[in-house]
Amino acid sequence: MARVGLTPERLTQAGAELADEVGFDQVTVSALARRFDVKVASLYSHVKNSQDLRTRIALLALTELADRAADALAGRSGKEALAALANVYRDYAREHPGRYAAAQLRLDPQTAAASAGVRHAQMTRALLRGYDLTEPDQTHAVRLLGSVFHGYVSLEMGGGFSHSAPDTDDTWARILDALDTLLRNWPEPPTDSRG
Amino acid sequence: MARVGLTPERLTQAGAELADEVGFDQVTVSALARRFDVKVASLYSHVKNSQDLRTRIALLALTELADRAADALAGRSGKEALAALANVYRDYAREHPGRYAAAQLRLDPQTAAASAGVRHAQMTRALLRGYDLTEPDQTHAVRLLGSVFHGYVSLEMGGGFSHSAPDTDDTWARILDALDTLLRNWPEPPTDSRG
DNA sequence: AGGATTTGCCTAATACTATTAGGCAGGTGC
DNA sequence: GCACCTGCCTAATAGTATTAGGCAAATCCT
Repeated sequence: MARVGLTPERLTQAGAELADEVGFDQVTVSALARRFDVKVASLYSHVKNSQDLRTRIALLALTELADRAADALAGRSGKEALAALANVYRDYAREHPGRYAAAQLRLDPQTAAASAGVRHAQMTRALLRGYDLTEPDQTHAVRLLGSVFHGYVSLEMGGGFSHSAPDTDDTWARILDALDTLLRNWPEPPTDSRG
Repeated sequence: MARVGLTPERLTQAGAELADEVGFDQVTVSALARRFDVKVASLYSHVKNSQDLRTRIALLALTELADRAADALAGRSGKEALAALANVYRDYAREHPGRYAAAQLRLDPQTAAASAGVRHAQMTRALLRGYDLTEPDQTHAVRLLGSVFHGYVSLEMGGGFSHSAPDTDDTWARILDALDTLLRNWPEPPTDSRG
């Protein structure tokens, strides 16, 4: 019987491609075995189970995304860096919808801590050094940016903005403008005027 | 054989409860049948299939969410309305994580158009009337708010903010402040200074 | 009330996915 | 050239999804 040369890495890679083609939630051990023209049970020597496979794909996606982000941020600052980072997420999600979905997989704390997820937070913090924020406002801003990037990408890909003008590219550009303005003029907490 | 009195509505309701308990992606026809102490096949007289069941749960969630939002917005405007609407999403997601996940289910265009999803957009627009935005900026702002609300809630629930101080309630409050400021001073598109 | 009809849940059958246990052959090391 | 180990296989079990057809309970009609 021909040995195909399965490895965890090849399975993860192929699983990521499969995810992009049919959706992350359709990534199944069976489908992956079919893709290698191999019996399903054969995969279990290389990945622990279905959950393990999905986790590996998620970690791959997080790493790819972090690599792209690092690349995009190199040599940029301020609004340029903001837009570059934002576009990394948006473009990656468009090119690799299944991987992007995988990156959203909830990881257990230890796996998450060892993942490229931490690089994402670090890079967002690095980007914010171009603005004048100190703790805890910097953390608030990290969370805001994460929310906007993820929320926008996820709604846009889910078709949430589809039916209406104006173009989503316009909106995206204006949102980046708005975020830049906001970060340059980060508001103090208002005193409650109702006193 | 005792007739349990299955209806699409009861199945949908029970499916929503099940989703909140075990997660929307664990909502299965079999689990639902177990919950009614009924054979799996019996459900197929009431819902077309698994996808249909999930869609019904999604529509229920969208409706509940829209009802809460309408209630929260009544009699409020400006920042108070903004915070009220935002908190509806966040609180609903916390109380009903499975339903909230269901509300994110991608619906086909016709179903989406007939769903309570449109009310959400309308209410966000209504809220924005308290700020001074005209088209197309209003649409941009609708999309921004949707992105922030969904993104924040989704990251917070996914544990994305878990490990670190400051408290996520603080961040949430500051983000609402920031959005209010931003909407009251919505920036023009900057002219490209690179000429 | 009692028969006819509809309706609701059931049994049975098929198919796909996930997972484990154990077998055999092909490549590797001496 | 032999032994071993590794990699993919067969076989078996279990859970989920879905369809077809049956029987009894509820409903309707007189």
